[in-house]
Amino acid sequence: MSSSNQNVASQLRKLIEDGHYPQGERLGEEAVAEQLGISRTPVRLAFRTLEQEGLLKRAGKRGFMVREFTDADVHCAVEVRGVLEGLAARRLAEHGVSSQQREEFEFWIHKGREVLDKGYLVEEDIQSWIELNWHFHELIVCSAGSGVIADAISRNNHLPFAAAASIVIDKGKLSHEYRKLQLAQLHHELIFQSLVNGEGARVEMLMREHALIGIRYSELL
Amino acid sequence: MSSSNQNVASQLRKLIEDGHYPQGERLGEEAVAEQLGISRTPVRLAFRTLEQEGLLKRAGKRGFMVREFTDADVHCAVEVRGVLEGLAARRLAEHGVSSQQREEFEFWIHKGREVLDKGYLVEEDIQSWIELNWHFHELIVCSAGSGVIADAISRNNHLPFAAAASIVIDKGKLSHEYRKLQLAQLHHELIFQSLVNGEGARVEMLMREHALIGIRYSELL
DNA sequence: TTTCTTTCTTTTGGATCCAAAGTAAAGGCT
DNA sequence: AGCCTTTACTTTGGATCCAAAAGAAAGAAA
Repeated sequence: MSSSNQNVASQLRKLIEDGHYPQGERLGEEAVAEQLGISRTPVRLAFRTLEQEGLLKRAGKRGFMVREFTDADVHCAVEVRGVLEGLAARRLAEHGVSSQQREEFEFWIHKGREVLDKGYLVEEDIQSWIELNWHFHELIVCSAGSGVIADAISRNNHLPFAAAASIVIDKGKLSHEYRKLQLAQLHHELIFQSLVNGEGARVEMLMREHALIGIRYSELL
Repeated sequence: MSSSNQNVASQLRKLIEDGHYPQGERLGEEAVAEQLGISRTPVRLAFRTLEQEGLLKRAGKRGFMVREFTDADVHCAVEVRGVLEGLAARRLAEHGVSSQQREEFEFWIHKGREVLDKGYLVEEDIQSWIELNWHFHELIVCSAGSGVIADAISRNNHLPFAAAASIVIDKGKLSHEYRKLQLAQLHHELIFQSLVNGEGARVEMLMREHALIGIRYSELL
């Protein structure tokens, strides 16, 4: 069971997200090390990384505990992503979209149409959407002209419920999710329009609203 | 020379900010450990922390290097703080300001008036302003009802040029800086007004503009 | 002379050990 | 019996050691 340093952080992240360690539980270095079959050293390194990511927090004088998240935290994390992606989009609009970026946008928008054009969703579509959605957002963030915004978003996305991929929740009610993705696709296309038109204020507002799909639209669609 | 784990990160942060290690320079664990008079272990831990903070980045397959920042990075870091503090302020406005928070705001605004009322700046005023300014911003961020926003801002503030404290730059031209702080004070008071009036949109806009004082107002004031 | 390969050096990752700090527990005192 | 003190145990922080990987340098072949 080889585990390079970053891999340990990933494993721990997954264990926490999967609820293997309940929120608020205290994590001992020794215990975690034993569970992963490694020594304490890489665990200690991973703890520092996870602490910065906000998944762990210091438990008093000694050790770490799994951070507890309130509903307000979830809402805020989504809003944080909204304002940051909004900032990235506005900068891109103000700076201008290159022809290559334009093509990439069109490619991922086309992919989105492909998923939705048949009028309903199947299981595989969810993974397709997650991927194209990720690429679309990544394209905006990476085109903002500075890694600082990308970093801030990336750090925020370490909170599992904050990432853009968390749009699709309920795999049971696919017909219900279809309308959600339909709206998300509409957002994508509006955002693309605004970007190429250089409408900074509008694209920022659209991005911010787009981020809220996961938490404020569920009961309405 | 005792150096607890977090202290090592602080020391390294300071060394980097002071330009002791030039941007782009590769940092060896052994070398840094020797300079700080400690062993490699705490240095390795600190590197992971600094990496997450964005001050270090991985140098290829092996080791870390001091991250290089462009002008765009500086600008973005300030804008990131602006949108995040703006989000925090809007949430506070929408949620309502408690009477205790109101008193604290009034206290720090009063402190600001004290600094500026005599009509000019002296050396000591700078430190006073940095402190009251910090408290004012901290009050907004911590009142947003979720640690997630505070964390995001805190992480961004690890970039030295991004922190709100970086408003005062030139200690030589104090008369020049006076007008800047005068405007900042005006912002603070407008922000306070909007907050207590529940004007979410306005206070968000004000906070965002307020963040830009450090980079967009210098040549105009 | 250039390039590919092999060897050697440097540096990092992981494991283990020791000391120090924290916490829990036991015992003594009021 | 309750509380304080002292003791024992647990857990973390730092140092050192070893192995593996990356990089550099040297040597051989074309």
